[in-house]
Amino acid sequence: MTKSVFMSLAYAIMTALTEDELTGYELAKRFDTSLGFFWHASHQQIYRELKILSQKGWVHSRSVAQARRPDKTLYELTALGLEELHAWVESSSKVRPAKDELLIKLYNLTPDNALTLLSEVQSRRAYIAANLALYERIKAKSYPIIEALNIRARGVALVLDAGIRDAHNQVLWCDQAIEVLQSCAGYEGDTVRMGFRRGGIPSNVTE
Amino acid sequence: MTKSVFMSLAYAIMTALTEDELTGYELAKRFDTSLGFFWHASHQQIYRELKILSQKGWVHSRSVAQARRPDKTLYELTALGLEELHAWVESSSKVRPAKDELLIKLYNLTPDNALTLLSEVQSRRAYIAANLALYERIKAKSYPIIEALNIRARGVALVLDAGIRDAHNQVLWCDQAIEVLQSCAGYEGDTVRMGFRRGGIPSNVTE
DNA sequence: TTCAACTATGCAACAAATTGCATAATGAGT
DNA sequence: ACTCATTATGCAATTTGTTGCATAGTTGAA
Repeated sequence: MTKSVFMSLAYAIMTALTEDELTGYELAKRFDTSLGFFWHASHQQIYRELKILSQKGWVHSRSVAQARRPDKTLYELTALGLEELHAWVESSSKVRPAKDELLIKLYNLTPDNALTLLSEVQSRRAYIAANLALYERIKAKSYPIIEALNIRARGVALVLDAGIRDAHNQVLWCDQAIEVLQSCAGYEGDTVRMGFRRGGIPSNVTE
Repeated sequence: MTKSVFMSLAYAIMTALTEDELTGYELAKRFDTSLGFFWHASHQQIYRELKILSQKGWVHSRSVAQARRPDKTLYELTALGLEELHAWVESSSKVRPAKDELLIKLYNLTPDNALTLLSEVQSRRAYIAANLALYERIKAKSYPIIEALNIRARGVALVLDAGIRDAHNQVLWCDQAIEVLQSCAGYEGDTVRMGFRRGGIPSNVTE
């Protein structure tokens, strides 16, 4: 019973199952939309995890025959699973700093790659802006004013707000980055071309 | 040569090595501070990756004997490694949505756990606020005005700004969440206690 | 009618990340 | 004298995440 306390995917799945009895496929779709905006998982990950959760008795599966289609398997949360979920919710969380390739790439900004990075940032902006619009549509539709919601829905609304704020913020950052990169791209200037070592955030600034 | 294109850690390490010749240990520390604010990695990950990078000839190591301490191994980027790094910077990046346990936990908000979640959010706030203060100190010290910097430093400044914006934003969200959670905690109200199924962000809102 | 997209599930291999453990020395503080 | 933090490196086991592949039926559009 190593109880790694970590397997957040398991709990994300169980969270989705508190709302509905779902198939692996439907879960995978949900992880591509709603929940998945904040926690992505592929269908293989989900099927594997469901099998493990079944073995633990945290979810229960039943097979449903379908008219001229392969059977589908519906999963529902068990009482034990719900207990585990509740316990996990009360446990303390780790912060995993977001990992973003693009930021590392920006560390390596030079006049040569400024244009490439510019278009990267531009498509990032478009992607995030589309997400933002979607979140806001969902909010307007289902969570317009937080005070009017029941407790559980308030939690979801807070999550959604986190997404909205973050997307909004990222769009603003992209705009700033675009400006800076444009200025770099047009730059034929007298910057040291190869010999500028030692940039980077100084590691000694800790106090 | 599957060239998975993905191994971002390798490139993060090489990025750090463009600035200095470093030991694995120093790299690990750097991944705990500067670069690591945006891309965390443990020392084991780093040592393993360095070995791989050595085998590929992307970094070169030399052993340095120390007075009555175990030898240390310094790593520097090779010309080949630098080339690879440049090529990677020009390649297109994936967005991995940040995974945050706390958000999943909030999906499961109930009157019972509101107080626990409240204190989780409060410590999150403290943690982020401390980061924010640190970023701002670094910015004030080394990157006060972006236009005055050389190209490469502008890239780093953009990364730093992303961190600052994000931290700032998260602090604001925490404040909002704290308010909401406080209102939920005091809530003895008439919310349905067990039977409220079907909350969640609707998965069908896609268009 | 053929082709693409969607529903529905799953194996196998691989890559990346985490956790725990282990070693070995130094220097500073109590 | 003892403990604790720091420097410095690394193995092994496990968990997580990704990629590619395979199967098999349905629906709608060109």
